[in-house]
Amino acid sequence: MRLFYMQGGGFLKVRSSLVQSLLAALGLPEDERDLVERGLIQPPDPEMGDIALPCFPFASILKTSPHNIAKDAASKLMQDPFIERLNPQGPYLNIFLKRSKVIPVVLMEILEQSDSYGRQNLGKDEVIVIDYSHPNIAKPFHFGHLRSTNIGADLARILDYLGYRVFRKNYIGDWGTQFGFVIYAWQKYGDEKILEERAVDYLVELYIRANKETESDPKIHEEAKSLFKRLEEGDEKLTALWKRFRALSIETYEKTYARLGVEFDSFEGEAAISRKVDEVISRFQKAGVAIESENAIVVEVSDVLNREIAPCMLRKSDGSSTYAARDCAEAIARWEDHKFAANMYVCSRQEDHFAQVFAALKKLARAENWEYDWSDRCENISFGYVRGMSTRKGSAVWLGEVLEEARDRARAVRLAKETSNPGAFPRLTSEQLDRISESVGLAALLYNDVSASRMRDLDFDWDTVLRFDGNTGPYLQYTYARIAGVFRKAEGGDYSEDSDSVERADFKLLTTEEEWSLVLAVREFPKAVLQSGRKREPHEIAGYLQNLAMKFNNYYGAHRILNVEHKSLSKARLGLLKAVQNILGLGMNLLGISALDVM
RNA sequence: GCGCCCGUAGCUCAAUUGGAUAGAGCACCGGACUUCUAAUCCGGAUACUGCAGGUUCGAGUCCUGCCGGGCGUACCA
Repeated sequence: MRLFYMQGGGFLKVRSSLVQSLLAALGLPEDERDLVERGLIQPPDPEMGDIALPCFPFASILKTSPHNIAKDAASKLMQDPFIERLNPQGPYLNIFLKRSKVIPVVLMEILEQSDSYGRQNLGKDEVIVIDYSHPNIAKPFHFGHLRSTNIGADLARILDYLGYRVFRKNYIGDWGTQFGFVIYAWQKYGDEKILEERAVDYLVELYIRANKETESDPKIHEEAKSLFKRLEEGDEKLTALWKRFRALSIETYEKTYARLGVEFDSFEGEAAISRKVDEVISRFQKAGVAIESENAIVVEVSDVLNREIAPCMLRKSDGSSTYAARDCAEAIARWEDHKFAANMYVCSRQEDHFAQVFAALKKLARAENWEYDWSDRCENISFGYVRGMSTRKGSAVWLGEVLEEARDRARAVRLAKETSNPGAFPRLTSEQLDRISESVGLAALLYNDVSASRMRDLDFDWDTVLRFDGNTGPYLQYTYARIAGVFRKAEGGDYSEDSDSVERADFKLLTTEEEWSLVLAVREFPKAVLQSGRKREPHEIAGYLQNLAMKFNNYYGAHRILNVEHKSLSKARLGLLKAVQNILGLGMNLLGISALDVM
């Protein structure tokens, strides 16, 4: 953790200098570095200072009052090159930074490091396995699945940025009784032509149809179960059918993923692991962890979890294995393959299930006396429920549908703006309009998912999900495109030279409050990424970017960039814009939102 | 019954993990485009942070008990 602050660069020059000076001024040993580092906050009012250190935590160490600590440290702190003035207020040590010194240093860091600004080595190249999206073949890929897919993809990118080697796993639901239903309906109604045309959508229909029939004829349930059993036993014809269904489904999913900009390293799902399940179950039994109960094989976990909870069932009374057993086997395989620093399941509403699985593994670890109990590294990244989309009532909104609607609305908005405000927007070819509409619509959707912290429930509502102004993805895109527009103008005008050599600008010329506030904001980016990764919370980045974009638009409205009194001032402002644009682009990229030069 | 999550402005959400005067966006009202993209900006009103206790220098945040909502509760995955 300390490593990344020390590795030069980063937020880094200013911050590490400051922390060093503070340690000395407070008379604290190097060990307390983290306490100081993490204690730094932004004062509620910029009038108070640029950075503040509440001194309460040091009172017990230094054996004097926070008030005295702040006052005392203030008198010893002047020698830091980045400090302008100190303003101790009671227990708070408020610091005003020397803007003329800080601004060039911060902006140069960003411009030099560009694409890698904020990249950190928190992970030290350790592996994180992250399991997300995991659609259930034969069940519809509806809007609700977007959350797991999106949150998982975001976290994967964020953790990668923090220096982990991320293994993206799409543990698809390609095994289980639902296949019995699909096969049953296929044998009864299957139509080759429709299958080729509509692929997975058709399989879903078959599944729903078989399910409906079960309501009036319970025998179908038995039929489906026995079909699945035959599949499990390796029936050749059924296996061939299953392989085909699976391949078709993955093909369809991959199209959707490509559209969303989401990637995976593996699509191996439940079917792949099911071969190892029996072995794992007997391992649980041999270790004395799993017991027989009501003809089933279960692991009692209420003792580990210290609460009343159903046991983790590994085998049902009819002899077939459960998905909990598959998850146990899968986790074991993941550890053997990756020796992960974390094994994450981005999955909603299954807290009990994962608690059971992790606890069962913990019991196995104890019984078998593992050298390292990695069950502690398994995490369920849960998230809120998307309301208003129950599959059973048939009111599910399919993801594809939402994507189309998003694109169409984005296009309509753009066209309306053009007519109400002619000349204000760049002309677009129809290809550009298509591409941009797709991208803006997607940005609205993806951003909506992370616009609140992940545990919050969301109501599905077209007008909420597809908003384009205010706290939205398109707002970020718009801000980025505005900056790109300025650079286009600069290159076309008297600034062609200046716009590609902004790093040689004289940043001391940036003296307005808005510029200072922007510099303070861009500097917080690495911290936001770090927090976001630690909390497994993409929303953290969304909130940060929103704030940055708001500060920029405020600046943009208050000051001109080009054609100001002195050309050198324009050049310095272009440098600031480049830095802001760079950060916006990096952050949007982490959220899977494309940065557009024109919109 | 038990477990997990959520409760903050009319609505949707923040609040640097226990820090100073609880902030944004939508909606509403009033302003700003012959010069860098008005999907924008500026100004205005709106809060007993569900309720009651407790912990301490300090609580929206932590602990306890209620109230309201969501989800789950061994043979569906």
